Amino acid sequence: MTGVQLRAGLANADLIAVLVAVTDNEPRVMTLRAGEALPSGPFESQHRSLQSGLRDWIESQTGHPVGYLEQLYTFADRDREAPTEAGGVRRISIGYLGLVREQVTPGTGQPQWHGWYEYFPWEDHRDRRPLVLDSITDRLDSWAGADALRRERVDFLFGQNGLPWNEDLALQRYELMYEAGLAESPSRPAIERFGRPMTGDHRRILATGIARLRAKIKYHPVVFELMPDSFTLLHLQRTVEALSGLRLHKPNFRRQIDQQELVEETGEMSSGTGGRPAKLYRYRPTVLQAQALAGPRLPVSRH
Amino acid sequence: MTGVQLRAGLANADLIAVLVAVTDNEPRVMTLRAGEALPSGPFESQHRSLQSGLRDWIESQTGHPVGYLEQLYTFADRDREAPTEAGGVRRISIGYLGLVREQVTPGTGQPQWHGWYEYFPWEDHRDRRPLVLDSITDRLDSWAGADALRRERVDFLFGQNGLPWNEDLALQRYELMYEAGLAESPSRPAIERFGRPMTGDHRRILATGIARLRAKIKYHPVVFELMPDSFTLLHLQRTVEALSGLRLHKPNFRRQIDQQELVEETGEMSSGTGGRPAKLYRYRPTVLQAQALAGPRLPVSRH
DNA sequence: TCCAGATGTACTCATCCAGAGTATAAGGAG
DNA sequence: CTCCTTATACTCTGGATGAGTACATCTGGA
Repeated sequence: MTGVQLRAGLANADLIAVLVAVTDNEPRVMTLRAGEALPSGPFESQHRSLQSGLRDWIESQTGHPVGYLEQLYTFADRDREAPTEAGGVRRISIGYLGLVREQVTPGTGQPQWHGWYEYFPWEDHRDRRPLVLDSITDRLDSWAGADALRRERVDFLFGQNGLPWNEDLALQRYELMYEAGLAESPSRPAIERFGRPMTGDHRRILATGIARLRAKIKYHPVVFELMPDSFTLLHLQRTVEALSGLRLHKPNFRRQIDQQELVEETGEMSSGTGGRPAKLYRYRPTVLQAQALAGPRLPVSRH
Repeated sequence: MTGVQLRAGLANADLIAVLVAVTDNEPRVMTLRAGEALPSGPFESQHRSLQSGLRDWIESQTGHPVGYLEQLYTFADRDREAPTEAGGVRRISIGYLGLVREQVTPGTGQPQWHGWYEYFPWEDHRDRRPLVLDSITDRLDSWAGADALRRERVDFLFGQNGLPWNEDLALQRYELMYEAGLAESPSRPAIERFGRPMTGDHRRILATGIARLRAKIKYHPVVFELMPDSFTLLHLQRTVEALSGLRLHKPNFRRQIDQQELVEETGEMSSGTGGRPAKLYRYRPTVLQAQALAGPRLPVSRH
């Protein structure tokens, strides 16, 4: 590393996938070992890129094509697994986020889908502010003690003291809880109250995926990768709500959707689930929208 | 991979850093081998995380602390290096983006700083639309031929046919040029016109860093990591302009800065570089802002 | 049959912010 | 003293966003 010299290390490498679907207005992730682990697999394959290899594998597992696949993060800290195996070989995992269409049945094979709020119950604010949050902030407050910096972080991340709840901060919330000893730790009983645990750092990887997806749906039309071919606007809204863990304002949501011209009517109507039948829509992909959309802008001078 | 089984592969791994500084209103990257390569180094170290190991190394190389360090992407395609070494071992590199304070002298040692627009001359739109763009779009148009999809991509990425130039798409532009054979390729002479080449896929990695940084400065106050302790508002603006490759509207830029309350006056004035002396400001970091800022919002229902 | 409840759809209104332009203040150079 | 450059403070306008209201159209049950 000094100077020009390249000295490459050998590493133990694999892929880990956060595979998301939304069924019955509930976001779900594909898991193994009765919900304890995220699917992971070997690094080597005949494919040119990791991405295409992973894509193939997922399709063979779920029977559905992967609509969207994105590299999340590469996890390589020394203490990822509880007992680090001896020797200088570091274990690294490249995490991916994948979106698949809604599944009718969870599949007959090994992989199972679990609602992601089982792992992060405090992240679901659709009905009400979840009750667990009180226990959590209690614990965090005593962890913070007199440390002003810690207090500020807690307030900011968990929407205390008049600060708003920000759904994008899921990862940072989990990391803070981990730091404060509320997540994975030796003392089992108290833990179950704060969401279902997973092996190793899989829960952190899942949190990374959730945070990324929540941020992404705001400026990139990826939600449609989770929708069936035709859907009602409410169905679409419920899906976004499921992912973000928030309730949205219906008229405004509709206005946004149609002024972005992302969907078009199929001409059919839904066979009502209760009230008045709704128009069915389909996604209208465009090259332009597919790549980038809106987002905050710099105050560019035009001329 | 089938079922629960984990099968990990061994891989050849290293780190690659895109280290950015802004000097004299020019964004620069740290390079080795006379500007041909990005600095890269071994994977293994005694540090718990890659991040902290890399941080140490950079500080030893530049003599300055790294203000901001972020994982960029993990590059692992089979054809990264021209002649793939035989055997099943895939070469992977974890790319990082680092920001360091402005350098007075480029350093006496091996590493050199090069303006990043040497590598991407078509990305600098501060003075005028760069002239190279004409040659590029000519070549791309003939590459697209009658293919409507290709045409649309070219128009969108390069701001043709009335579409606006979008500075964030630097990576996608480079990838399109690569796909069309305008970037790295056997035929040297024509290439030099389209920016200085680098070894392997280093130029792509650099493009990734540029694109990420350009996107980031819009919703996260990372520019300040590139600024000296005190600075004028115009200096700050010039730095943002250097990174984004755009000219900004001065009054609006100032308005944005002060309504975000990111800076405070030091009380001193600049010893004028020409016109009226300007107030000096310093960055005012806050926990709140440090973590997340503004950004597009979902139409949340509040009550 | 008709009403209650649920859903779908179309408006209005106020506020805020971003893009754009203009005007004035305060220094240096000739 | 005048011109040039930079700094700083306003104004104006349009569009997007948050919030609320009104009305349409179905199902199911009293």
